[in-house]
Amino acid sequence: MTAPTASRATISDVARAAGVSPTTVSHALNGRGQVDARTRERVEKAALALRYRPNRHAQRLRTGEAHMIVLLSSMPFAVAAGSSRLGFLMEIAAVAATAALTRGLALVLAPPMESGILPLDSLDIDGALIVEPSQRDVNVEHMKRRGLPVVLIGRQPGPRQPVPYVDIRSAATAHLLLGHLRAQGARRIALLIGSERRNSYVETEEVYRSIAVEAGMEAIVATAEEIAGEEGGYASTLKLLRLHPDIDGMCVPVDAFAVGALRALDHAGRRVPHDVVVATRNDGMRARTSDPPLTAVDLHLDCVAHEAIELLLEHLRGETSRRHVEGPAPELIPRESSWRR
Amino acid sequence: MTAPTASRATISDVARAAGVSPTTVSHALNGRGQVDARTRERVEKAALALRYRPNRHAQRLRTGEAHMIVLLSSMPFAVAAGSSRLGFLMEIAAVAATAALTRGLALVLAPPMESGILPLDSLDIDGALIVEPSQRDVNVEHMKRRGLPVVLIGRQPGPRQPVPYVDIRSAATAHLLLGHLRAQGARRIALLIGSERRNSYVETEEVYRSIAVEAGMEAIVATAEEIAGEEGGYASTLKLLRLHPDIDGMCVPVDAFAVGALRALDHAGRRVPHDVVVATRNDGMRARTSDPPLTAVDLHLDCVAHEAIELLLEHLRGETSRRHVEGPAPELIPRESSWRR
DNA sequence: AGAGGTTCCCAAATCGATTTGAGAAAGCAC
DNA sequence: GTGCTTTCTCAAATCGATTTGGGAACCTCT
Repeated sequence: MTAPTASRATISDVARAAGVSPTTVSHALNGRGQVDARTRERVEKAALALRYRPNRHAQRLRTGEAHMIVLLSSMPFAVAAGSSRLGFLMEIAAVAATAALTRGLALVLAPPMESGILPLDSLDIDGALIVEPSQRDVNVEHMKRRGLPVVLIGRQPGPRQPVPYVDIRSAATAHLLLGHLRAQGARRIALLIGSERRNSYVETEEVYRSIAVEAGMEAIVATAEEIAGEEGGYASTLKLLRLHPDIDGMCVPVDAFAVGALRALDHAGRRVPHDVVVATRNDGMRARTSDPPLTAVDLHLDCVAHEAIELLLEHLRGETSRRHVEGPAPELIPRESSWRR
Repeated sequence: MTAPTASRATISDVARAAGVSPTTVSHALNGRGQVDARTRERVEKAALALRYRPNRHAQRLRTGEAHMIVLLSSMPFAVAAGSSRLGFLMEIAAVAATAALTRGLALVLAPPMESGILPLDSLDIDGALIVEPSQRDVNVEHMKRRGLPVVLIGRQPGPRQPVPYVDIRSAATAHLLLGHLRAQGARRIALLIGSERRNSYVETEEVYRSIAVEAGMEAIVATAEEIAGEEGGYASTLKLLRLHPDIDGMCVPVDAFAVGALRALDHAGRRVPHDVVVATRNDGMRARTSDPPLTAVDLHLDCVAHEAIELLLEHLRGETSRRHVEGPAPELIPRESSWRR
């Protein structure tokens, strides 16, 4: 006689009901060891009748696995948080959560938090996914200290480091954007990036400078603070236009900056795309619905998220041979902000 | 001598190092029982030296708490999922995750999944947050069966039911929107809602019909399938314009539908807001960046998410007195789609 | 000095699963 | 019948914490 709903059936209850030992129940239900087919059936029937669901805490205490990973963003709170501003992170979150769940992993969301460091210690996780970490990322450090496997989405800037990552191919993206702007006839293209040290900025700037040299174009690189968001892009662009009134193209990887740049260009009387062509990176809601719509790049974040989960799973299993994954090829989405004809 | 990194220090290791029993370590570190100040200090020092972090699985096996909740969306995959379409859910997710984390709860994200039911069983959670459930929501049923506390964001349609919820005040929102449209001079306002049975639709339609009667206005209610997204709003609006060419206002709570409606109006040669004023509900990225920008309502989802977490926490603690929370007052954000002046 | 309280600490039980090591039963070859 | 596998089952140990129920030492008051 077990309590009806008060407390769940345990493995011992099932064992008693089936007239076997807990060991046999465990073996029968998990397909381990040798169990007579008829016995197995009896156990399964008893488990079903008692609505037996194994206690995950007990299982995990024994096995040491948490079946849980965390998705961390390294962007400062002011940039990434707030309604509607989470685009990038949240696109990854949605897909990664789904991918993880189908593989029996729960994904815990850890958005950037105001107070700074979040209570990561109290999280019992098997590993972490970290989005676009900066050079000496606190979250990466934390996970390393705990000895937990980490997979980065977007590599960490700095010297060759050992943290596995899925490449979001910032160099290829930069080539796409700059090639496109030049193909549209732009001859004096400025670059506007964030002032923080993220790999996507670094790679983009490298590509930009090499193309500038190659094409005999003056390199004009402006920066804005991520924390300033659209306003930052706006202000930087105004300043840029004062210093270089004759630019005819802008490559602005951060979509928030790009929207600010559009406003600044409009304010300065430059028509987009007629006088200045503009392109940004992430093809999110912002790029698609700005005025005019921004030429952007589809980073295939859903695919990236899948690959990241896959890679993390490998490392969780102890297969550490793959240190990084190429990531899907970025794809240009031309829109009015750079359509000249 | 403990292994350096191979395996973590346990409470017994700390006890040995501090020359006390595991019981005392537990008491000292958790502030339970009576422990001499000097002993406590010794224990704390030992714990620090050994980098002791309690094994969460063991703790949870003992206490039975998971310190984990899940955020479930009941919207069908095709509507809610996919890049950039997760606005509503994700705004809540970000805030709820943060609020939960600061209170020692991890929030697991369970976005709508293609294959239908997700492996909820294997999730060890203390409770669930469910966003805008439909009348007989599978997720709600599941949680009830498991006997887990649930808090809804947006009440469940149907007769007075016992599931606790945070009201997102759809009636008040409807009054705001319709009152505003009428104040802008609209005299023949159509309502376009989803064809599914969600409380927000039901309440909005009720308010709409009562206002229509009151104002001696013909009630024109069109529906679209959530699954059809923007296209659904577009198609429904075209049909609506054929049947009622003389409408001069549209109330379209679902932002995706509203964007489709704008396209349809433009296509049919109606100028917005000159010929037809339009307003939608959620003031997300879509409303703000559509052309023209849509008058919308700030639902204060961050506040809603906070309240939902708060309410769920109460129920987790066993304080079940509060069955529902009013939710913040919605606030009209007038934009060009309804500015006639 | 003895009764009655505090204060401080600990041994052992407990949570519910998995895993180990071993024993009983059955089958088979000689 | 004896020896040797193979098949099936189980008792007990284990994971690492918390909690229970005392026990020892030390005060305080008569």
